[in-house]
Amino acid sequence: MVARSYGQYCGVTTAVELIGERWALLIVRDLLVGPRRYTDLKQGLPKIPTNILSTRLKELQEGGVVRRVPLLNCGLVYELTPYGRRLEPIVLALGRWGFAQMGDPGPDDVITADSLTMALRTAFRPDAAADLPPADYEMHVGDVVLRVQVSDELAVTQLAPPAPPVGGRLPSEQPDVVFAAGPGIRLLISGDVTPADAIDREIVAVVSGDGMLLERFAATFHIDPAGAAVLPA
Amino acid sequence: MVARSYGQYCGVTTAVELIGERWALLIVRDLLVGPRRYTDLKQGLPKIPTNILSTRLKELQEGGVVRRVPLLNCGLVYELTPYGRRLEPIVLALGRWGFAQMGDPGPDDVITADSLTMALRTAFRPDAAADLPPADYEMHVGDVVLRVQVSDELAVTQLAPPAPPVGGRLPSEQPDVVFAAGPGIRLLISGDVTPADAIDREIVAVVSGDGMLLERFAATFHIDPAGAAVLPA
DNA sequence: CCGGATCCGAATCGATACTG
DNA sequence: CAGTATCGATTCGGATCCGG
Repeated sequence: MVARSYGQYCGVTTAVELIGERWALLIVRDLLVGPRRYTDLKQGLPKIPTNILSTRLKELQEGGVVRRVPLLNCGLVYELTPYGRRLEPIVLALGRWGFAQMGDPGPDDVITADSLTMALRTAFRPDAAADLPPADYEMHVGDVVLRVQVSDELAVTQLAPPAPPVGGRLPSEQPDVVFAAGPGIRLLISGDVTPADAIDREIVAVVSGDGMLLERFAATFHIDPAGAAVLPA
Repeated sequence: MVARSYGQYCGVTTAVELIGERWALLIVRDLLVGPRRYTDLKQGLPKIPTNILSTRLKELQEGGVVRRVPLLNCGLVYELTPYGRRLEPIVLALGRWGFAQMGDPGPDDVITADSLTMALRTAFRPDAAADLPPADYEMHVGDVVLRVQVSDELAVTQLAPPAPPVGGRLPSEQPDVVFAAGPGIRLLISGDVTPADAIDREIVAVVSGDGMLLERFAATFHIDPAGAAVLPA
């Protein structure tokens, strides 16, 4: 199972032979969030054929990008090797680059927990976060619920969508604000709409907590699409 | 001719739909060196089928990455749009990442002028160059001849391989050193061999000029295979 | 020579079904 | 849960051909 060669002796070519096959970089994207089981990956990439996932994981292992780690009595997970983890800045930069060209979602497009987590990492501005007080958000997008905790660092945790634990949460565990968003949240990230506008236009809806914190959110997570090519009609 | 969708609403996914198809990023790599005609691209990517090159160029145009520019009475060239040019740090980072995994060249692997030029940009260390006196190299690798001029900036020019102009060059046009190298030059870039070793082991051969300048070359062009993939902000 | 378009066999991908 | 097996649909690769 040798990768089809491009016939060139070059670092870029080598890289593309390692992670350039269809679906490979999206597998890497999800593994950058954390180790994942086969089934998790399949769920996070709903349209990937199972045989392709299987093949890619083998190729990525051969390439030294991914490692297969058995768990005690608990199945196994795939995780990035240190070499694979060095792709993080590249994947984030690609996410930033692609963001500028994102239009509206297609009718069948989904937003997954891992892709949204990486999108937040893509948009995170540590310098802005350092100048602002810490904040603790709970973000709902489609079926995905993320707890986004910002201090100097960014910590994103995936929460189970269903009912909160009976008895409610302790105050110290409560996020400062809970909000729900649609795909239009892209416009908040790009700065095309202000948080106030976003609420007016129902791009985001504050479920509970202090809605003013959306200002802080927009300052902390931002991608400037400047320089994006306008597609010819 | 719509790109096969991955079914996700995500920046990384969008990016991969734009430049993730086979050969696409190598076309971008060559266009990062400069505008190229269809025939130049075909020569620089010897193994690309002509129909694939044609298809990719159309897709890259649709994606706003590449632009088709007619020249006055001289055919036409393809060039990156400003948006496409924003891929440069990503392609360089990928080259650095792939470099760490490069083994020996396959029997049919070639080194092209554009890929070598990008490899030099990949390995270029501006901070090291700033601390050293300017240098002017002429580098032969296979059939490729590059003039590599380092001051604060890096300038690489492709030279015609055949006979030098009759009467020789003027002294002011002469490079400080002319050297020939094989694929083993990778070991010089990675620091696995010293310049002196490289000469001893016939990885490089000094054709004319001051061979000691290879020390400066090795200090200016370096990729640490263990180093983090550094993406400039 | 430049800038492709066309045709066709080979390899890959995608969807579904099936298994230890 | 973690994949294999199968098979039609698509794409890729190699070669040829064509108008300027």
